[in-house]
Amino acid sequence: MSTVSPSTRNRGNRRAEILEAAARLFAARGFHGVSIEDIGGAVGISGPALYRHFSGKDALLSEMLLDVSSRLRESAVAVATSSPGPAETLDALLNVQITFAIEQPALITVHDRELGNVPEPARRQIRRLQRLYVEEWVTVLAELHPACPPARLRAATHAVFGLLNSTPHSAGELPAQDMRPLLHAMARSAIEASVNDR
Amino acid sequence: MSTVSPSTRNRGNRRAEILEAAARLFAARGFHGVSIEDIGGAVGISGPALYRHFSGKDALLSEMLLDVSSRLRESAVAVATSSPGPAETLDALLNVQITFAIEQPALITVHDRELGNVPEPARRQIRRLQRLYVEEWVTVLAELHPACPPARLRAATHAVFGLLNSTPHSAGELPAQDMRPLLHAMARSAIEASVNDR
DNA sequence: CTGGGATGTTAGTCATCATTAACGTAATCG
DNA sequence: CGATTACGTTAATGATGACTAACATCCCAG
Repeated sequence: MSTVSPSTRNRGNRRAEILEAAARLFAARGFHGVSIEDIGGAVGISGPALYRHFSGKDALLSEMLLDVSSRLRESAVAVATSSPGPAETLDALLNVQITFAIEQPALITVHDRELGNVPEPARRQIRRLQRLYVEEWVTVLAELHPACPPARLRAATHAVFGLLNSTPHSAGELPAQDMRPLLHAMARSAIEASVNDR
Repeated sequence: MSTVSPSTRNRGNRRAEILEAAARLFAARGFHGVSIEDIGGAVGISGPALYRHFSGKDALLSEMLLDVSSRLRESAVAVATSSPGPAETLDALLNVQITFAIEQPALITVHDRELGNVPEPARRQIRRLQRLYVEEWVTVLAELHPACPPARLRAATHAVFGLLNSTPHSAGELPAQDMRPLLHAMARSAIEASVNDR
């Protein structure tokens, strides 16, 4: 048996562990509904120990949202540049968002609820990344439907995000393996409808 | 006896005014991110004066959510019993939810975020009303698509709510007059897709 | 060894906040 | 009139919570 003390086991991934626990708690009770004690307790340390890893509660949230929006945006860019055409890009974008929504429901929830609690230096950057992510979608949709006004495409994109991000609400209704194609089909169909009958 | 005195009328107005302001604030900053002072300030009275109208912050939230979920549920029942057939009922249900989402974005937002902050007596009742509302949708969908398993219909219903409730996020993108048919078309199309290709 | 960095701990500190107390004031009603 | 009622106000009060201080412990490099 290998000697595994708590400190040794946790050394590398403490920050990640904290971020994950905090995401779960923030998603469930909201940023202000969660105390530093709560977050510490969720990872087996207590309260002020968090300040060894983050400069404060705000910084924790900032880092969490910056990370999410960066990852989403990067995935979108990667997918857009490596796809043969707009139809395939849209398909891949749907998969990116669906994967994220199913695998990280807490992060997705926090991501679209708690921006208002991020203090100003980071807030602007997160907003920028979110906007770039949306524009990635709008660009692809505009290629597929050049006649549709961009404002409409933007509204449709937000509506699709709402649809896909509803996963946390209907958790347990359906196994993830059924949820994935369901969401894909619904979103694709909704997008097509957004462009027609106008 | 049954006469409505001016004081009674005023009291009602004040209460409604407070509920509306509180909904706006809760939607923007979250239940715990809003103080009693904030709510009072928003209606021109200050802090503790709220206790002349509500027994506490929790009670205020409880009443707000009970009211919303009752109204949604009642509208759904009214629509379902007065429609000639399931297709028309679905159409009317879509209109109910869209109207609500567009006209009361703050209430809709609070309604699907803050249930966790409602204390237990009221919580159960709100959950019950929400469930009944969902079942109203699922029943209609089941009539239209008897072959589709109810769990799938329920998941699709939640996804459609997510789509329709995204309005607060994309506020300003599109005038309400364009938003309404857009949401209707997207939702209807998403529902049809949820039932096919299975 | 040994001294320092990384990581915890427990006990303050200082704000903020929900709630209550104690106290006006104006209208209503008997 | 006189008192109750409705509705506000400004000061406590008591909790809670973010953050800091002071103090261990463990591991590892010099």
